[in-house]
Formats: sequence, structure tokens, C-alpha cells
Amino acid sequence: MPKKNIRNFEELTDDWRLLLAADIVVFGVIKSKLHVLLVKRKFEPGAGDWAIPGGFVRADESLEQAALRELKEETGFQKEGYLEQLYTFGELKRDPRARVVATAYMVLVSEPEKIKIKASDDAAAVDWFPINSLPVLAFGSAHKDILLYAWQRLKWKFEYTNVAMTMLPKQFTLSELQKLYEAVLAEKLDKRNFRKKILSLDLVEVLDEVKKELGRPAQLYKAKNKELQIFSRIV
Amino acid sequence: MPKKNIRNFEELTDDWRLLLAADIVVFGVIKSKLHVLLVKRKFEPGAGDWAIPGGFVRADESLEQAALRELKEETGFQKEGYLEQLYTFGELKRDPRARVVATAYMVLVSEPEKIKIKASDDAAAVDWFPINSLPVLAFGSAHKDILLYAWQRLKWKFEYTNVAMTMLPKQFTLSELQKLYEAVLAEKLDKRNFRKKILSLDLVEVLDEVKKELGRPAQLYKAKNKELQIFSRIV
DNA sequence: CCATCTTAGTGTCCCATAAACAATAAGCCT
DNA sequence: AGGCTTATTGTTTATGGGACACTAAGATGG
Repeated sequence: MPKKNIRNFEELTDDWRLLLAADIVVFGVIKSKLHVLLVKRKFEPGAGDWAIPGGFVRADESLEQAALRELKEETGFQKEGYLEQLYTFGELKRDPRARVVATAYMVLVSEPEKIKIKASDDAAAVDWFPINSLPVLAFGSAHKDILLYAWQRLKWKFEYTNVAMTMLPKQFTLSELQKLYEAVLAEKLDKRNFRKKILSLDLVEVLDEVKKELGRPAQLYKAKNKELQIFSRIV
Repeated sequence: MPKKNIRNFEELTDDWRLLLAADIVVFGVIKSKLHVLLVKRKFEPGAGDWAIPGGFVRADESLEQAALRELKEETGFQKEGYLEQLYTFGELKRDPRARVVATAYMVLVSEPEKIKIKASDDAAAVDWFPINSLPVLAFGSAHKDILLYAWQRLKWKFEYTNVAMTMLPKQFTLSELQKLYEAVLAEKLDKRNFRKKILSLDLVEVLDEVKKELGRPAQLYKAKNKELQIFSRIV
């Protein structure tokens, strides 16, 4: 029977000893498909399987710092864009080595193809995977559950906030914005209703440049406000 | 400089040693006002101040188990009703004794006046406080921030889900349901629109009993579905 | 230069739901 | 019977979401 409580910190024993991990789900859109960044584990448990980047939180850093440090260490990329805490998974037996509790974060990046990623010493590889064709993941269903939870949250954020602005380059066309929404929500949207809504919410600002590609040139816009705003409903 | 990573669990040193706490915000409505359950701390830090019930998670129990165990130990009441994880607060220097990370939970109870609460050995007192007239709280602004965060979340849940059903007795009148909404949202609602909405969402079932008090007797209802359902908007 | 291809851009109608708003009903008490 | 208290019920208006198809601008190639 463990001690009833901890009044003096020196009483701390193995009864309360656990590790806290920070896992980071990184979302980016590549070729109009939503992707997540995964690392191939080099060591046990789960060596050879793909996993969400993450690692243990040190006693002298905040949870967010730990999440971003691990991301940098494992994938070589510096945070840019949006960071949000998702959920803390605290069931027993997530890691056979010890009691581990994991707090999951979500990071959104724009133009993932331009980000240089490279596997660290601890990872055998780093790569982007389409959210709907994931490889075999380590840690049983735990990491897959986290990914699907994160995707759910991301969909919600797209429907009710302007968070999409953090996944776009400085300049973009309304068609690009719509393709981003369609990639995240995994559904087609009506072009006219979409543009009407975006413009009426005053999310974007017209630039005096156009983007010329195949077809009629498209008006370029920039985000009017990158701070998170919550709306009643967007799409 | 700490070690770069933990490959063998035996390498665990003080660099990764921290305590995980579970704090539980308990909401109940008393006399048509939203209240929270607090404990008066008997020991340092914050002895004499009021605080959210909570304590450290043991290595052999899940986060939820820890939250409910601490609630039981500190206030003497067994969980009943709704439990939801809120957020994990991981900044440094929350507790002067050691590095502490805290995961906050929210519990909703019906008929709080009927619940017997009693201070444990570790607490000097336990009591309910109206959410908008809180006492001086321990841990700087940390616990107050958690309470306000929890209240925000609760409001959202009331607007978009049927979670209110978990805060009602088995039988209730529509006026009682409306008073519950008004207590949580801290605003007056239109009686006709409210009843129309509740009935159209099929949240309740008519009983063949009425409640007689002062005035015209009121139809009694029961919840049709206590499982959490999400709607586009309720009130 | 004209036809064709490709993507950008635009407006209307209908329906469902939100919001505002007041009179009647049922029981109790004196 | 009249007055008090709380319960119950419907209509109108305004707003926003959802469905829907044609025109515009530039590029290319015959």
C-alpha cells in the first residue's frame, strides 16, 4: 500500500514515479491531400514501425517547449505555424518500459514541401504520409487513435475558426484556400457559397497581384488576421 | 547538460523526474446558481487558502482513476455523473516543491445539496462556492484560471450538447431544465424558444406525472438519452 | 485570328431555423 | 368568485445556409 499522500517532497517514492511524454502531430497539405509527419523508430519498443514524433518531457522545460524540442530533434524542423494541445492520454501500459503518460500536440504548417526534414540519430527515417493511407504504426492502436483524434479536432477548427490561415503561404488565391479546406475536411465544397462566406467573414484582403497559371489568372489575397478567431460556422 | 535521450529506462535521472497531478473541477447548481466544490488546504503550499481538489497520480493508476480517487479522498464523495478531461497545464513553477504538471478534469453532478461532503485528514474544510463569488484561491492565479477555463468549456457543452441531462434528477420539469441552463450560461433565456428547441431535439420524454408546487402544476419529463450527443446549436 | 481548353469569378431562389413577442391555462388560497 | 403564481402554447419576421449554371480571362494550337 502506497503512502497516503505526499506532504514532504522527499517522501516521493516509486509509487508516484512516471514519465511524461509529448507527442506532436504535424499536419500539412501536399498535392491537395492532408498529410502527417511520422518518424520511423530505430529502437524498441516498436523499432521499424512508424510513430508520431515525440519524447519525454524534462523537469526543467514546459510541455510546449518539450514538444517543440522533440520535434526539432527527431525531424530537424523548427516550429513555424500553429501549435495546440490536444489531449493527455493517461491509460496504463502504453509503454512496456515504464509508466508513461502522453500529452499530444498538433502543429499546422504551410508549404510542407519546402520544409527540410531529416532523420535524427534516434530515428531511422522521417516522412510525410497521407492521413487516409497511414503505414503500420507503433504502440498498438494508440498512435493511430491520436492521429484520428487530431484530425477530428482539425476538422472542427476549420469549420469554426480561421485557423486555415496558418496553413497558407503569405499570398494565396481563393481556389487554393478552398482546396485546403477540401483536403482537410475530405469533402467537396460549393465554390460560390465558399467564396461568399470567406469574403463576408472578412478573413482575407485583396492584393493588387494576380497569379498566372493555366486558365484565367486568379486574384491573390493575404490573410487579414492570423490570430485565432472563432465563428459560428464557416463551411 | 542532460542526456540526449532515454534508451534504457534505467538511465532515468532527475532530469526527467516530475510529478503529475490530477485536479477536479466539480460543478453543481444550488438554488439556481452554478457552484464549484473547493477544499481548504491544511498544508503548505497555500495552507489556509481554498483550492481545486486534486492530488498526485500514482504510477499504477490511470489519470481518471487518480482524479476520482483524489476527489473521494479529499471531499468524501463518490463520482456520479459526467467526467471530462479539460487541459494539461505544464508550465514551470506551479508548485515550489517540485516540478508538477497538472491535468484538469471536470465533473458534473446533479442535486449537489444531497451529496454528503466531508473534509479528509488533508483538508481543513470542503464547501461549495458560487462560480461568480469565489474565495481567495491557492497557487496564485493558476487555480482561478482553471476554474474559468472549465466554466467556458461547460458553457460550450451546454450550447452544443445534451450534457445538461447529466445535471438533472431522474425526473424534472422543463422550467427546471431552463433554470439549469440559465444558471450555467448566466443569462436569461426565452421560455417559448427554449421549450420549442428542447422538444424538437427530442432530448426528453414525457412522463405521466406532474409536479405540484405553487402555481400551475408542471409536466414531468425524463432524459431520453444520457449519452453525449453533439448538436449544431441548442440555445 | 479563331476555336478550344482551362481555371476564375459571379447572383438568385428557396427553405430552415433563430429571434422577438403576449395571451391563456391550471391549480391554490382567501 | 377573484386574485395569485407558475405552466403552457403560436405567429411573424429576419437571417443565413444550401442548391444551382453561366460568363470571363488568359493560353495554346491549328
